[in-house]
Amino acid sequence: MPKVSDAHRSARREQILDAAIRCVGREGFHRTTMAHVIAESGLSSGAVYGYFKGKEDLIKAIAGRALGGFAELLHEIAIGPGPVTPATAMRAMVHEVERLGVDSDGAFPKVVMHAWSEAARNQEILEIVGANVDQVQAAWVEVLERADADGNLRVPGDRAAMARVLIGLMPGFVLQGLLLGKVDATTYADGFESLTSH
Amino acid sequence: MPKVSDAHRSARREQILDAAIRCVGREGFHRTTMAHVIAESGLSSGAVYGYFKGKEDLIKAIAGRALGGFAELLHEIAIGPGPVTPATAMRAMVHEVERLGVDSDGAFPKVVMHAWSEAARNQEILEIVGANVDQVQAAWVEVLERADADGNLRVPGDRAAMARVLIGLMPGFVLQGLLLGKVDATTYADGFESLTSH
Amino acid sequence: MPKVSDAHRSARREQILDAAIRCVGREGFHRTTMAHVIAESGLSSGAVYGYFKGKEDLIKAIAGRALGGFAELLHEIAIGPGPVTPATAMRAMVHEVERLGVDSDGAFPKVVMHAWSEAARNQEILEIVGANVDQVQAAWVEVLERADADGNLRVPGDRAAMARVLIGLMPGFVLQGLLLGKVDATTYADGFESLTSH
Amino acid sequence: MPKVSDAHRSARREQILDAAIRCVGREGFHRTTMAHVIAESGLSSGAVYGYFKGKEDLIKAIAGRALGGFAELLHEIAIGPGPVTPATAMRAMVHEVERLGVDSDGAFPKVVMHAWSEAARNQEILEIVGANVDQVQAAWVEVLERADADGNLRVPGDRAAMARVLIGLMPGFVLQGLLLGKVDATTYADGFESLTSH
DNA sequence: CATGAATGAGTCTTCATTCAT
DNA sequence: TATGAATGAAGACTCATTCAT
Repeated sequence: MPKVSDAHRSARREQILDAAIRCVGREGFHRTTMAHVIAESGLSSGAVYGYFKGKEDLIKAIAGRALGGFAELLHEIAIGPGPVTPATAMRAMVHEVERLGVDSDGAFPKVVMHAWSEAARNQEILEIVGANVDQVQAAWVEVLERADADGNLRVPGDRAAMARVLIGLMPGFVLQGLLLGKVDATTYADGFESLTSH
Repeated sequence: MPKVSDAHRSARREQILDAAIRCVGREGFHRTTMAHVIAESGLSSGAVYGYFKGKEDLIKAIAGRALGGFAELLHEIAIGPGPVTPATAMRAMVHEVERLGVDSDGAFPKVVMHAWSEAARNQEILEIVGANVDQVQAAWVEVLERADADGNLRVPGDRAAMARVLIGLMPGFVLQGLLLGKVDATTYADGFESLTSH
Repeated sequence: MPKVSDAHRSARREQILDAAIRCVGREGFHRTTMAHVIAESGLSSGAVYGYFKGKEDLIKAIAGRALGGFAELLHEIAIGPGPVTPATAMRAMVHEVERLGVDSDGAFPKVVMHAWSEAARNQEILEIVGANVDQVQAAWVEVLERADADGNLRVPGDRAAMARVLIGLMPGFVLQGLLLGKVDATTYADGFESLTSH
Repeated sequence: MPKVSDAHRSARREQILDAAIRCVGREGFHRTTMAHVIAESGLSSGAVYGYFKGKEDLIKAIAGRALGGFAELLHEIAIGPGPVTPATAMRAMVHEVERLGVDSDGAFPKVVMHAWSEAARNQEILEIVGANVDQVQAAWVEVLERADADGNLRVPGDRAAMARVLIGLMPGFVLQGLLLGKVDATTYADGFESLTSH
């Protein structure tokens, strides 16, 4: 089947990536074998290696995909309609993350957690995670400035530092809410609102 | 009545566990091989297997040890001297965590992150992490009640939910601060104080 | 009657064979992959398989081509002008072989050596090499008879056995001279002349 | 089975090496799989990898072992009893090589040929082969000087260059005699004697 | 008890060849 | 005919665990 379109190549890549994400959601990066991904994707080993140079390459692609969601999500909130406060943004965020988790049958938050963990020992993943955190921070700064413009952020303080803390709530939510089932989006958002209420 | 004293057994276990934590800090649970741990501990494989049933058992012990630090730390803050507010407690926490990271040559936060990640695919680690999160939450509730008693928490809201959010800040700090080097304890604490200032 | 002319087919075969020889010169028969040959030839895999039944077939063609050079070379010397002695013939031979090596960017002697080695485990290559050695022997006998006729071979002895020894010098020259760089054509020829001088 | 003696380790290494040589004699370096060597040695894969770092390491050891024979052999001839001439030395050499081939069930000459071929694409083998050729050349120079001392080498000429040619006869004998069965030791020695007779 | 050599199932990856387009 | 994506059977190597000494 030669001379396939770019769309076909792209679809195949997604097919493999989706399969790999399901596998990693179940078993983590290291316990996911290429054989698992191959079986889950429905392709042959040769085919998978035609789209990804190796397991390392696949892992990087998975990490990029899983983390990409956060920054996008937050940016949409930042430029969205209605009055914005840190609390409303956080509420929207955790609900979106919760939805992503449900939609992916629980794979999404697990893959994200694995990516963060992998960053602790893999330089290339570290860079992907670091770049992502910077993007999310920038998006949070946008949100804070928008809140300020809406007249909803009368507290002083360095917006960048505040953004760091706001980013920091996401790992905690993913851990408690999505992995451990100890908290849901509404409770988390309520708790945040209480803490930051004036 | 074993031939060697309990103290001796216990010291050996610690020796192995320390070695294993250094290894896991470098390579994560899955890339750490028993051979690494054996070499790092200076013992023989037979000896290590005499103290831990297998790798799984060792991993559980490492996770328990690494996570134990958090609850202990927070509890001490909760019952400590001086006026307590969420912000002062958080400040003390992140500084203590930062110190733990430095003291362990960076291993501590990495091992913690690996434990959280492992919880996503390993039921037994999930239980350890879950129990730990519950303990930390209880400690945060203690802190909140202490703050209330000190007259420093005039906001209403469910203390348990607030505690969930406060726990949630730790994974974010570990990720950004200790793994990525994107924030330090003081900045993080300042950001938190700004967000929660009245 | 094929759709493309025989000349075209033949040119394509040569194109592939040349590419394959460059590859084998670099990596040997077994480390040369069909993908290497395909890339080096500038054709598609389907095309290459249209001209050669498979790798085995290609290897046989390469071996035949590389070894063919020797017999041709020696025959030309045997029927050439001027007085012929074993020493002059040998001198001409090693110089010609040296030139072939340089012209092929070093590929020729390496491919020859790989063919000899392959003969040790591949019956079909063994037959090709055996036939080639017989041809070269015959050519050396021609040379010896010519030398005798020229009055330059006053030693007695079985010409066939002498030819076997003379053939035997070629592998040694290829090994030392062209692969290892330990001897050049002139030195080798001088050494031979010294050994056989009367 | 811990704490084994050096002799045991050494014996195990030889056991593996012997097995590997038989395999390489049959299939060459590249078609010999580690599984073949493992099966032939009667050990487990883990055991084999405990004695050799990998296939590359094993190949180097095989090459060293197979080639080592030549230099030793020739040196013994050089310092041996009785009158020495290039022809007697050559006769002794080819007979010894023939015997080695028979004793190893034909593996020895094949392995040697594979080592020479491998030198064309493998830098490390090239160095082993190069060092070996230098040793053999030195031994041939010894032989020539001994012959001179015995009054059996009245021809002038650079001894080193002559030695290069004499080394050069070995690859040819191995190829024709042992691989192709086209010549035996006596015929080859006779041919050499005729060529160099005065 | 301690040792560390040995085991062997399990991983990642390659590559000759085919065949739908 | 020509193309090159897809196949899948090997192959090299690792590593948790055991057990003879």
